[in-house]
Amino acid sequence: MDVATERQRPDPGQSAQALAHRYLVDEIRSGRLAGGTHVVADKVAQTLGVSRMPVREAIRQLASEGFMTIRSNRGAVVTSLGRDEIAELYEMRAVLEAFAMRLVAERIDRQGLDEAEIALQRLDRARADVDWFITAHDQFHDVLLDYCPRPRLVEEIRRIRHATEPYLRMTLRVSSTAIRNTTREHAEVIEQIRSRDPDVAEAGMREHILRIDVDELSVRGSGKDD
Amino acid sequence: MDVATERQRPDPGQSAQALAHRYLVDEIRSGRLAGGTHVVADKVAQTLGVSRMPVREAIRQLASEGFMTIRSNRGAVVTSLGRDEIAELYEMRAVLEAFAMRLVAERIDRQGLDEAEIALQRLDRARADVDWFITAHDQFHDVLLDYCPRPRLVEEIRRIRHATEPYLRMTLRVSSTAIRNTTREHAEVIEQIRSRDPDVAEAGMREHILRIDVDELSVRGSGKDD
DNA sequence: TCAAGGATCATTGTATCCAATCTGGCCATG
DNA sequence: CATGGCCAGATTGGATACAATGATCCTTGA
Repeated sequence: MDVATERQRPDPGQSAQALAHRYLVDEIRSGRLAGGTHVVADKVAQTLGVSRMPVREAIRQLASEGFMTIRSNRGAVVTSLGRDEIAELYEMRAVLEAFAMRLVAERIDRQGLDEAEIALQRLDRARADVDWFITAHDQFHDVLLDYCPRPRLVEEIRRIRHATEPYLRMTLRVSSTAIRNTTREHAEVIEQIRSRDPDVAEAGMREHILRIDVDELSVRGSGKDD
Repeated sequence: MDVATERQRPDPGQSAQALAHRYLVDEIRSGRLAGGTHVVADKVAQTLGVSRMPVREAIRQLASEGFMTIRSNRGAVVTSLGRDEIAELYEMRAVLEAFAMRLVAERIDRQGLDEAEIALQRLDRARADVDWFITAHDQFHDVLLDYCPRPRLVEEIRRIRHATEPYLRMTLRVSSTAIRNTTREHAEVIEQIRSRDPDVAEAGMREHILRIDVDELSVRGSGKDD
């Protein structure tokens, strides 16, 4: 119980498939792997120093998470979302996260509201840098979701948020419209939750998420298929 | 050309992994593979006459779809949901499918409403047999979802419905409470959609799905882990 | 010049093989 | 009699090997 704590394994406590999964999610979310890119399992395998098999499994998992699309016998491509698909994902997130806020409004305490305010300030200060902004924005929503007692619901909301992240990232790089009213809008969300009225909280978050201008998000979303 | 080789046909148009996936989904949804059952990849592989690899991939995919749970180095078990998890899934489906009905109410035409009425009659006639009932019930909801112009949303709703199917099936076998008011409740759903009022349609479907008695559903849901 | 057809190559899908890990039972020891 | 370590079988995770499919490009004939 003293010596065996750390092994000599190349990936401590991390299976090869988990490594590949995290690596690919990271690449896709960050935009380094653009939508439509053909992902060759062997290349990824060599990059990570593992064999093709765990990469294949990771790709399959990514496919059922919506990040990639598998075409039979013709490999996997990074899912490239068109305008309508982005809109649909935002709509789904709006519905789910709004419902989550209904539950949050009933549970959140003083400390939670304070955390949200702090996250809001961080978000305000992060408006200049895209990466920083996205991180802060995720944190803001996550702070509230921490008070939602529905783990699967929260997981699904995060999954959708991550799936749309590359498009948000692209947009923020060329247009700051979306950032302009951010602070006020998120402050409204806090206020609506503070009201403790479930209907207000749900309606508020739904509107907040749907307020996104999808046409801006989808500027480069489609038409770039391999 | 027959007995010597058991694997004669390459399953035209069907990859081994897709075969394994469909097989396992079928086993799980039907309840033949009970929650908590330890699924050994090699056994499944031999049953299907393929190797262990495509089965592994199918299992991995099933895991990210929620049907199975993978424990590192200790294999995969059929996901066994407890009362709270079942309730959460029903809640999520309620929220999503209710929103879908909002869109359906705005789009459905005379023909769609007629189809729903027919499905309702089928549902009524199917109340005696569990399998028949579940099929008819799925069909009823699917008829309405056909008029929802959001493919991913519909897919997610179906996924959740399938994930909870074994528990519904178990319940229906021992208790007919859930079946008793089915016809009236589903008739109400149709009426609410017929009103063409999105708010009414959404609120109606939410209530319809949440009206399920989760405690009945979870009778044998947990505690059976191997 | 250009289109059709086939050879070649890259990549995927599947099978088999090996190492690492877990499980359970057996035996020694206190 | 209880406890703990150790060995054996079973099972998983991963790597390599092989077959099959699709893509590419080059030849060849009009």
